[in-house]
Parts: sequence; C-alpha cells; structure tokens
Amino acid sequence: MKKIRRSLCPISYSLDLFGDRWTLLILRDMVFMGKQHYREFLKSGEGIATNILADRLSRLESAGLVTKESDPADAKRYVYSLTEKGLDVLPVLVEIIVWGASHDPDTPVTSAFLDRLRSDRAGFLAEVRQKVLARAK
Amino acid sequence: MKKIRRSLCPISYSLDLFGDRWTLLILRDMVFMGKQHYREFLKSGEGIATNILADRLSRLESAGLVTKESDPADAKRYVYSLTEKGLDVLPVLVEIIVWGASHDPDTPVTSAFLDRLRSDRAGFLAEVRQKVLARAK
DNA sequence: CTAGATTGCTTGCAAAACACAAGCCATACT
DNA sequence: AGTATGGCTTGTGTTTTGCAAGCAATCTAG
Repeated sequence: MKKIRRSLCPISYSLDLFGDRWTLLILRDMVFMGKQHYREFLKSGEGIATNILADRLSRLESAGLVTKESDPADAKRYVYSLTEKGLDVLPVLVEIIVWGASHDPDTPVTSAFLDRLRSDRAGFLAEVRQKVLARAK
Repeated sequence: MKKIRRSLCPISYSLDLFGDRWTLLILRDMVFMGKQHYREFLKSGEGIATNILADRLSRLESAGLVTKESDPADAKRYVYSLTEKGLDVLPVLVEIIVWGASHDPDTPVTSAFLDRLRSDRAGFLAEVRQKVLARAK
C-alpha cells in the first residue's frame, strides 16, 4: 500500500484521492445518476474495467466518501452510497462540467443548461444535493 | 498517439486532459504562484519528474491551455503562460481546494481563508483572475 | 574566447498502474 | 438440482510512471 503524501497542499491532497481518470466518473454516476450497484457503474459509457472499479470503490470507501452495505432486498448485492464527504465533491464536479462543456466543441450539454449552471450555481448545487439526500432516505 | 475519447460527457472530456496526479498541480503553480519556467515547476514541493513535466506541458500546450514562447530576456529559457482556456480552470482548482482543505485534518489552510473562499467565492475568483491577467501584460 | 554553469529537455530502465479476458464464490431463481 | 446473477479476484500483456543520466543550446566568468 502506498500512502505517501506528496505535500500538504489541499489540491495535492485531493488529487491523491481522485486525481485519476475514473474516480470522479464513479462519483458522477452516484451524484447525478443515483447509481448504487457495482453493475450499474460497469455499464457507464466509458467502460471501466472490473478490477479498476473494485479498486476505486474500495479506495473511496476507505477514504470515507462512500459506504458499502449489503442490500437488504437482495443479499448478493451491495449498496454503495455517498457520505457527506462524498457529496461535498459535487461543487468540483459542477465546475468540471462547466469547464468541459465550455471548451469542448462536441459537447452535448445545451447552452441553456450551461447558462443555468453559471447563473444559478448555488441553486443548482442545492437542488442536486437535496435530490441525493432524498434518495438516501 | 492515443486520442480516443471515452464518451461525450463533459467530465470525461475534462478528465481526459487533467485527470491525473500532476496536470492540475502545474496549473495551480501557474495560477497561484505565477510560475512560468520549467525549472520553477520542477521545484514544487511534490517533486514531479522531468519527463512527466515535459509531457504534461506539451499536452497542455496542444490542448490550448498554455502557450510556450522563448524568453526574450534569456534565449535558453521558455516562458509558459496561461491562455483564457487555461485560466478557466481556476474555478475547478478553487473547489478542489475547498474540498481538500475541508476534509484534510492536516491541512495548512486557515479556516479564515476557507471561510473567505466559501462566502466570497466570486470575489476571490475575480481577484485571482485579475492578478493573473495583470502579470501577463 | 574558452571553461564552466544553467536551462530545458530526452533517453533508458525498472516498477507500478491499467486494460482485457477469464474464472470463482455466494446468493437467487425455476 | 441446474442455471443465472452480482460482485468481485486472478492472470496476462501493455502503458504509464518514477528515477537517474545524459545532452544540446545558451549564458557567464575569467
């Protein structure tokens, strides 16, 4: 296990956890798609490999962004849920969306939606946050 | 050359460029530290390797976030500067700082500064942005 | 004007991380 | 009991990373 901390910089701290090409996509799926099961994450358009997914989920779990519990409705399943700490990544995701959609000529994001993100950032954050919390209940 | 695009998702688009442990640290150094030279990036606390730095700078350049020009004051140097597109990453950096500083028990970020980021986000963004643009002139 | 420095890299190599396919174990359905 | 489903683990290459050297093009001192 590598647990070296590169520096005390908060950006470096964050990147040590989610500075890779997959972790934030998993969080995206949880936050925006409400995904909770291993199979759902596998089905995402980007095509994550099973071993990578398992690794990232366990890292997110040990870092306290995600919890893993067995599904009461189906004992062969596990339910992955966001913690507060995990949900706090939402503003990062939103800014990444804004940057990506602003600069990607082929983005499918509508300019109406992008405008909404820019002009009513706080409202959008609150709305998504509440939706996630509502699902959790 | 690998240029595969994993999906049309704006987050995926962004991560294809800066979804790694180094790229955003380089942008951090440019935005917040005003670094412009190869050697300055090397001196950062995290200790990036020379080949990785060269690779990331060239990727940032081809993606249009950074420009590379020879230094008129010293022909053996190059000056790396942020473009608009590069500076637009600032909000992402700020949210990453907020998340990292909020959840890292060992963060050196003062709660006063963190409060400022949270309560006057727009003001802080404008301030940093202006500082960067002032340096560019 | 010539012998170091300095700057911005490139190259070589071992180690780590990743991608892909296959397999495995514990439920669950029929 | 036999098959399907869900969540992984285990090989196996391939790619990326990290580290140490080396190198060409400037500058700088004597």
